[in-house]
Amino acid sequence: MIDEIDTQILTILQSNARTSNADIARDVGMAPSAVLERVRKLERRGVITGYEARLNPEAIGLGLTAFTFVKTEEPVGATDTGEALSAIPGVMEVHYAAGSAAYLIKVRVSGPKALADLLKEIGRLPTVRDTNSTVVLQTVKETGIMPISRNTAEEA
Amino acid sequence: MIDEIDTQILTILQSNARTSNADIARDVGMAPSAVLERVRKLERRGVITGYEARLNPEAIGLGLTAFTFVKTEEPVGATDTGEALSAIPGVMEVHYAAGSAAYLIKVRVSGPKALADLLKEIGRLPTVRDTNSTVVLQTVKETGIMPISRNTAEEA
DNA sequence: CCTGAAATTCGAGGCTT
DNA sequence: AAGCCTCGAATTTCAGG
Repeated sequence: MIDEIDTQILTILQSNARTSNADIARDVGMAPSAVLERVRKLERRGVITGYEARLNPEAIGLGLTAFTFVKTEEPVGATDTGEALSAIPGVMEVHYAAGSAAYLIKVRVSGPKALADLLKEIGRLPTVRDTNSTVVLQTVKETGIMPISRNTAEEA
Repeated sequence: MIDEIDTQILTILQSNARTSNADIARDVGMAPSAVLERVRKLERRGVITGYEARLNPEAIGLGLTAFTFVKTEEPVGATDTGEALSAIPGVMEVHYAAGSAAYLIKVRVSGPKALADLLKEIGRLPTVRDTNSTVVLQTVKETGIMPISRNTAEEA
């Protein structure tokens, strides 16, 4: 169960994972150690799965983002292709999609040349039939911060 | 410029944004304060754009992920539709896509009913012509952690 | 969930290049 | 000037109540 205070803590940590316990404690009206205890519990329960520093992709030479549908001919339930795609550097997300028996992947690369190389690499996977890419021209919003609505959350 | 030590620091902070400076210092062979100084500089230069706690979407009642192409009929260069989409709760990413004058958005909702509601809301935007959604059945990989290759990085 | 002690943070100031 | 180090007060975090 996620109560009102957990919700506040999660909201704060989503927008700044390095917020001090003292600051959180002030906002929620508790002692810092109690906040820490709740955070640890949320981690153990798998509600918080990690803390990531978010980087500016362009600053590290990854100026091109693309989404690619990868159509496969593997038996349903097989995950080999998904694992193989996940292992390729620059592949940020791999989702198995309803509908067209395909994976939808999000990739970040340095530019068009690198994207071509990556697509060629994917095309060499034995189970891959073809790919269909959408190149991103401009990213308006990109966040991992999720809206938290208390009532929809898990039961014990 | 991002040197070898910055690369190490960024790699560590990407996989765990709450790693203590003392721990990082041990790994890179420097004093904690020097690590802190480098981190602050990376923040000021915009290489590190933030720190996010990553949550398990299912734990907060967001069990359904989908990607939706939103076809618009707004003039090129306009960003109104993108802003409107960004403001909708559950919309995590909004990218303007090459090719079909469309936005590609990533959404998280509680289930099919919520997705239908969200698509209806999008359909009501005056500039939106139609939408085309791909529902995610299974997510194999989902990370914001980017591979860092020193040589491709920015110059001064 | 709160008190108290050990570890850590992060500023100021000094040293080396 | 730039970068790293040492030191010390404030904070984090762990143990115990």
